[in-house]
Amino acid sequence: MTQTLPDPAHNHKLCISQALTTAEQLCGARGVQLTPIRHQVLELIWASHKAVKAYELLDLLKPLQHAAKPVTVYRALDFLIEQGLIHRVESLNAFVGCRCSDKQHEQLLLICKHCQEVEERYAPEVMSALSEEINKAGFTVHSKAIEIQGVCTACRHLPLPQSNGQTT
Amino acid sequence: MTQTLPDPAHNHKLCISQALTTAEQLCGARGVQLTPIRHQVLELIWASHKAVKAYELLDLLKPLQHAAKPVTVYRALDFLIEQGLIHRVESLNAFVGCRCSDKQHEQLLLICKHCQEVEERYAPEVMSALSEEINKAGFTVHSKAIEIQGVCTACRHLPLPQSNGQTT
DNA sequence: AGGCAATTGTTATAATATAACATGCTTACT
DNA sequence: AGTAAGCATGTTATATTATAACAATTGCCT
Ligand SMILES: [Zn+2]
Ligand SMILES: [Zn+2]
Ligand SMILES: [Zn+2]
Ligand SMILES: [Zn+2]
Repeated sequence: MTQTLPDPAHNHKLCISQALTTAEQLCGARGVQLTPIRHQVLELIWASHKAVKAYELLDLLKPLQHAAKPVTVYRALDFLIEQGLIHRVESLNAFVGCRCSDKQHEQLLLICKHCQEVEERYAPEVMSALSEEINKAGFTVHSKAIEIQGVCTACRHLPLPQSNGQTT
Repeated sequence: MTQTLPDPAHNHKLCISQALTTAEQLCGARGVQLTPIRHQVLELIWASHKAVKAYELLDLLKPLQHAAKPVTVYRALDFLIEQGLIHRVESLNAFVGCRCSDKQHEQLLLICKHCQEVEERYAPEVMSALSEEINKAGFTVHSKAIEIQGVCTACRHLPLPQSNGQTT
């Protein structure tokens, strides 16, 4: 039930095939169309566990869809987000595959500044504390985004890529 | 110690003067310059508890600083963020005054889709659960952003502003 | 005076995202 | 068949958000 880390040595082809199969099944069950463009964009996002930018996706999509324009990608992204198949990473203006499309979306994202990989964690304790706090405030939730920037275990001992070394 | 809601009837001039005084003191103590431009941008952000966009700030700043350009605003924003005097609201590409510049930055933001006001809450239970989860993941934190989108108490009984399904 | 750091000015452009309208394609009903 | 409606996509243009690169200014230290 607990999410596993995207171990560098894991079988990522399995991640991809699982994600695509789940997406096809969910869309079928919901009566929405996972069209070729949408399927391709989802597959491109799942090429890795890194967050991907819309215009990077556009460049990758162009060879497959000659007519692809920015709006082509954004429409596919909108669809995939609506269907819960990907997450938008607000703090990066980027997108990442969702590992729990068929379960709850808890959206606790650990974002590595070094390798750009994003780990989505199922964190019921955090979420219940959060829900309680939100209730205390009398606030009605539409969506939650919890994004933690930092360095993952795999990159812990590596120097940061050249940035201004700011930390909070 | 608990944050208070930005009650619609509160004395907002007091919010502003407290924020500016705190900012001046902190910058003085840290030996950094709260220059006129930076001070003005901070004051413009504190005009309300709503999240403000950079180009809105630019329009507001221009009458005060004839030479103001986008980069003028972004530089001031960068400074204010570094000093912890404002928060960037990632999910809106906007900015809001920080109510706890001199204390811990816990950055749990409740963002009302109706009135755009942002409430910053001090939520130690959430934060400790979150820290524990992050430790479990072996992740090294640089910064956290917890952004909840929804509807605040004040707006609870009002219809949402025209989002899409406007049929009247 | 000369040098350095910090701030601001200036011009240009990059990066991200959406508006508006046209076209095609399937489905469902007449 | 005709045709209206819904949806996906194509096409063109533009809006919005953010940064790069370099010059000028200011205040301070030696
Ligand atoms: Zn994988
Ligand atoms: Zn990493
Ligand atoms: Zn106030
Ligand atoms: Zn509200």
